[in-house]
Amino acid sequence: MAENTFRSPKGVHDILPKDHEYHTYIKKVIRHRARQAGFRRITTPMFENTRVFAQSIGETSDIVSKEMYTFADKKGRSLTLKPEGTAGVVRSFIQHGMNKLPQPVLLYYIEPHFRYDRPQKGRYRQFWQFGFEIIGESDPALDAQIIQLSHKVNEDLGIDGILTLQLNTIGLPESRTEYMQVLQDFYAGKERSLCETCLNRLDKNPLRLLDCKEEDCQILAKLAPDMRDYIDKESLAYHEELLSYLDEMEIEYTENKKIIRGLDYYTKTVFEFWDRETGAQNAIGGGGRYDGLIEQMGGQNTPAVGYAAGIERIIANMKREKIRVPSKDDLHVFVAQLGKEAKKKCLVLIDELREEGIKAMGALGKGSIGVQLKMADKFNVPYAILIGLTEVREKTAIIRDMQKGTQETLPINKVPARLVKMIGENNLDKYSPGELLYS
RNA sequence: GUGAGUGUAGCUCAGUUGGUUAGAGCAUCUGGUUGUGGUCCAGAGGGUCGUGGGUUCAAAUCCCAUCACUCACCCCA
Repeated sequence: MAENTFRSPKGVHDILPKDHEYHTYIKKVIRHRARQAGFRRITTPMFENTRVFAQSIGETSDIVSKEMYTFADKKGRSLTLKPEGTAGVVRSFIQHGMNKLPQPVLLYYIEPHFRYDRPQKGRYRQFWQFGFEIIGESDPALDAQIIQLSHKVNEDLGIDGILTLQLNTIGLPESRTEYMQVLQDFYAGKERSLCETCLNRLDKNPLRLLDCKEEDCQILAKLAPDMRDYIDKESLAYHEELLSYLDEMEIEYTENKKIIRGLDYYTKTVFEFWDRETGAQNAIGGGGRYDGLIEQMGGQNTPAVGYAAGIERIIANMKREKIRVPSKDDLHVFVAQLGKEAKKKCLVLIDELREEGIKAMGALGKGSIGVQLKMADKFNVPYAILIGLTEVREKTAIIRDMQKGTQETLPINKVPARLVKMIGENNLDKYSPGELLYS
């Protein structure tokens, strides 16, 4: 690529038509499952005041401390491209007084998100994420429902079999604070055995030390006091209840005490879906309960639970498992014509075909029948329509079966109905705008 | 942010110890065939070898820098 040509910026990519088949399909599954469960779609702005994220996700989190696209607008306001979905949804919940709606409020979103991170497979600076949030009620059954819904989506997309559900409880913030103190006390005097990053983390986020991959740190982590011994009784009971619901629904899970999540707002339940083979490196989604967040952001004390997953990662997994999605983009028919009069007839005919839900394309430029049929072949259509001088004169058209190579001539006004029959009602791309309601 | 690997046509890749005008397959376009596609045949277009600099009589090839991609760490979607 020469110097004077443009390339997309580092870490972002075009979604080309082929990949859109995946995106379209996945979004369809999400919308379908969300609607079935009573969720309603919400779209929050692509950027928020920086404080929305800084306050909710936590100043010391990786996201806020080094991965945000933050910029000043012309009036010097600090704005940030959204790095995750929950903070914006919560801001919107508070701003629009959704606590006055019947509780709980069930919301879902499908949107691009932005993080300044070193690109890798399944890790981009702009990525599509979808999420579900249940706000306004606290009950293990709701956590179970969020997990069930996520699980259902994975199932529909054919990747459920390659994922494991990793589950943990991190308790209420107070008990976590106590445990963090216990951890700091435990590590006091052992600093020499810790790696550099852990030394930095010890002060602000000691929970992370348990997760470190360095050998020496791991040895220490194994000796460290168990978080479960310090978690409040209420959270432990809550967790047990959740487990019993998951058992009832026959959803498999792995209890993983190392799951603590990188966002500060979680309480009690946290979970991630991991790739069975590559583990945490390839988490396709995760979530948990965030009972304190709404109040912390200036709303009333409101419990909530949510889940979010990355669409590009799901696609990567689907491709690895050789899962394909049906293409809705394939054309049904190609209309070839010869001569100016035929072209007129074709323009009208193509419109009629499309009204019937037949995906039709014509070579309305010049070209011999041969060239046009070649195009029809390239576009891989099952049928072609041929209209030449003779057909115009006789008010007919030829329908050609591209696979068999057979043809039939029939009156041009009978063509749409005939094609509908050949293609099959179920395969049509019907669009019915006649659904508008007027009051 | 740290470490490693890779950059040659739209795609997949050859290109020897540095040596004339940088190649192949696929794809694209044209013609053989101005009323019938797929196969076949003939031909064409498309590259300042990622970019910039250096070494050399001579660089796709060696050196340095830079950018991008990939992988690992980190973290997560």
